Formats: sequence, structure tokens, C-alpha cells
Amino acid sequence: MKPTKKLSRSFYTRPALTVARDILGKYIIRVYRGRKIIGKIVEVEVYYSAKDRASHAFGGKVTERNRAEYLVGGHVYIYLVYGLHWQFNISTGPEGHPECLLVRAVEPVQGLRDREASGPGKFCKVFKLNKSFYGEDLTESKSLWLEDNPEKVKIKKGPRIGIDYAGPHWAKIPWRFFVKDNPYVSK
DNA sequence: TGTCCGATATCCT
DNA sequence: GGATATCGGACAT
Repeated sequence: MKPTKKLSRSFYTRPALTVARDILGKYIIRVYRGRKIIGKIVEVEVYYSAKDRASHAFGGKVTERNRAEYLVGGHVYIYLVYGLHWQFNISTGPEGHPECLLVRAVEPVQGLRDREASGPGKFCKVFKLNKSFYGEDLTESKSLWLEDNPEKVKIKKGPRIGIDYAGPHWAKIPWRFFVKDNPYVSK
């Protein structure tokens, strides 16, 4: 692989649905103990606006946990579910607008075993991501950032996972984007 | 394919 | 103080 260019603010400040399609195929780089862990993003979900019943920001709610979702595009929103799994999100759009992308799976590129980064909890585990990255700026960080990849990928979309509680409308809306036929997309 | 459940931060009453 | 959560692994069916 040939990582080219670190993605800058203007990549992330576009609307979440635009960034979601564009981010597929991009590289995510984590520097951990002097080693680079690299994955290619193959699956994300969009959580968009205060109207999204599946979003932690539904109704414009702001809490100590979800405030990073409102940061200008390019910041990390990370939180724990079920007491043991971390969920890594990237804020998108302008400051003050609650929208983000949940990274659900990456394809191993460097420093990873086969399929160990498929699934949002597993991705965080192998990329060594936790609360210490809360609010981290991906355009400034020395330990976590994204790089461009000129390769074009074929994109498919479908309903988001695990949000039946949000009711039939929001549970069915196709805001999960993934690379067509890629074996590293979560099952 | 389905169900069970871990282990706890966070939100709400 | 109690309920719940953007999951994943294990094991039965």
C-alpha cells in the first residue's frame, strides 16, 4: 500500500452521508508503542441529526457522554456499551450539529491478523482505542489519523445494526454503508 | 438460527 | 439507586 495524504478538516466537515460514502476505502492509522497499525475502512454507519431516533443526540439532547458528537467534523466520539465494548465514532459536519460515523469494520493492512477488526467492538480492541481518545482531533493527533486512498471502491448500503429500539422507520433507513463483496464487513 | 450473558459507565427517576 | 446499552463469544439447536 502507499498511504498518500492525511485527511484534513475539509474532508470531515461535509454532511455525514457524504463523508460516509467517501470514507470507505480510506486508511486509518494508529501509532501504538512505536508501531503502526493500519486498516482500510470497509463499513460505517451514519448517525445524523437531532431527528435521528437511533442517535444519542436524539431531540437535541446533550450529555457528558455525547457532547463530542457535536464537535466540528474530524473529532473522536467514543463510548462504552454493555460494560465492555468500545464504539468508535468520527464527528462530521459543522460545529454544533450532532452527526457522526460509527466505524464498524476495517480490512487489515498492517499489524493486524485476519478479520480481527470486523465489528465495532473488535475494531476498538485491536486498535487500542478507549476513553483516552474522547474528543481527539484526527487532523492534529500524532497517534490516530486517516489517510487518503485513490482506489475506488464499490459501495452498498443497508439498514443499521442493533437499533430496533428506535422504531421501524429509523431501524430500516439505509444508513449503513459498506464495501461491496468485501469479506471484512461485519456479519 | 437462537438464546444467553458478561461487566460497568452512564442516564434517568 | 435502578435500568439499560450502536456487542461479541459461547454454546445449544
